[in-house]
Amino acid sequence: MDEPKPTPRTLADPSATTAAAFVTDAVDRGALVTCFGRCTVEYEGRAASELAPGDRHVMLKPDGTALVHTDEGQKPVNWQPPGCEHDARVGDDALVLESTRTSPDERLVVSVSDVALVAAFDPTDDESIELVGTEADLKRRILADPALLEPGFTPLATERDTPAGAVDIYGEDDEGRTVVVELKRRRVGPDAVGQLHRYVEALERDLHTDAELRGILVAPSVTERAKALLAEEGFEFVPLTPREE
Amino acid sequence: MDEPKPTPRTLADPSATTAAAFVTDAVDRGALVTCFGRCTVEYEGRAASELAPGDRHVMLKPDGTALVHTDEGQKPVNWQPPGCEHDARVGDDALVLESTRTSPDERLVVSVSDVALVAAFDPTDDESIELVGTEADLKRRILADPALLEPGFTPLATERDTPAGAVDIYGEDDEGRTVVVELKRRRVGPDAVGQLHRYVEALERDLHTDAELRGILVAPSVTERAKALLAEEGFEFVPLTPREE
DNA sequence: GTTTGGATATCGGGA
DNA sequence: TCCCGATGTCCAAAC
Repeated sequence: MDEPKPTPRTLADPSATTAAAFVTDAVDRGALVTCFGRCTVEYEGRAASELAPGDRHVMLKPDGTALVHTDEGQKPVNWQPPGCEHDARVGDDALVLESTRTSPDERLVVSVSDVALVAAFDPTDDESIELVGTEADLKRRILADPALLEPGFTPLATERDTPAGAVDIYGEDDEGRTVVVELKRRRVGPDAVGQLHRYVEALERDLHTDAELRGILVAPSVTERAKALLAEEGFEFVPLTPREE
Repeated sequence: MDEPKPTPRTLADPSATTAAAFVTDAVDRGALVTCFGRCTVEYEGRAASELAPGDRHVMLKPDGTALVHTDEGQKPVNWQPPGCEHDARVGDDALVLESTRTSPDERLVVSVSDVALVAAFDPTDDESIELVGTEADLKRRILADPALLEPGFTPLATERDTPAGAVDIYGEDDEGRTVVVELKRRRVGPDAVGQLHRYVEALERDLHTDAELRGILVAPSVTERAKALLAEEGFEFVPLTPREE
């Protein structure tokens, strides 16, 4: 036998009844279901929303995820996170797709008045993605070559805990002064300076030290406002990217 | 004539050559294209990633968005934001879907070795979504009834600009003291306290005032760590949700 | 379970 | 365009 192939099943322009039976069966089988057609969408939960009729693409995943996509944008216009229960039925001459969950109580209802296509797939995907260029990579770069931060820098700990949260890298400069390092994989704004500020303050209290700690922000670049805040707080900036140039 | 219906076209188990021609034509027409099958995915841009063969669902939108979904999770495993150019071709006996953009330079390549189904839709969707329960709703609640914050509170401005960013609500209490209000639509952690801290500091400098400003965080609830930080900084907390209970 | 902070975050508004 | 903060953020790791 050949290597197993995904087995799609599709229905074009089905009636609401036919489509509901098809989707119910597919969801029960643990298939990934897609549906395209004219529909309205209601959501009620952490927030609430309504969407007037339009052509959209609906995806129901076997893990309980529901996604409603329009022809624009990267984010679904409505969705439901993993862990929901999917249900398909006929209501008011339309195919009604409902995904619900508890804690928090949330409900997504898609009412498809004109079903253009429904399709069901049985996907198998055991592979996991390998991603590089993250903040973890930036940390590894510095730990592998601490001089990238500055000559004489010695890392003492990573993820050192403080009352304000964990410090990315904690170490010492060549004169024995304590250094708090905050890492960001991309250009930083004022929020990152606030974060560094919290850590330095917390660590100064934690260490009962009179000596002032050095705070260093490491990122590819920094906005003007963040640069001004850094200067005000007496912090430093070291330009560095997560990946070797 | 009937009201226009979405016009799907599909191909089940096509050859790579047939599928490439189909997708090229559909993309040129401005259609929304989906493809399900066994594929590998490469991404290179802000970060970089590789994904070994598995069954996935690919969506190409007419606005240049590309999404690759597995059977799990709400987020696509790989994607490309709006504004990309889609291209379909045959390479190495596979259907190759490539979405690229510049500034930043990014490239997503999906190589589908077994195409189970390709489908094309011509969606029309002029409707926009109505969402309630946002931070803007929380602001409207307080401005409509300032006593919700505290008796005697008088809002003076919203989005008041400071060197550290815009303050959500800026006002005065019943004793004439300046009040800085930061709003959050949901339970808040330490980051929100840091944000409030930045605004209060910036405004104190901006106003050249000796009097201490009051900082108030408004949210449905607050974490323990954030509560401790609030106390340390001398800030206050007012529990309030974006929607009436 | 909650909390915390990263993310190829995405998205919209404003300058 | 960049900058900035909200998001039904999502998500995983730590606790």
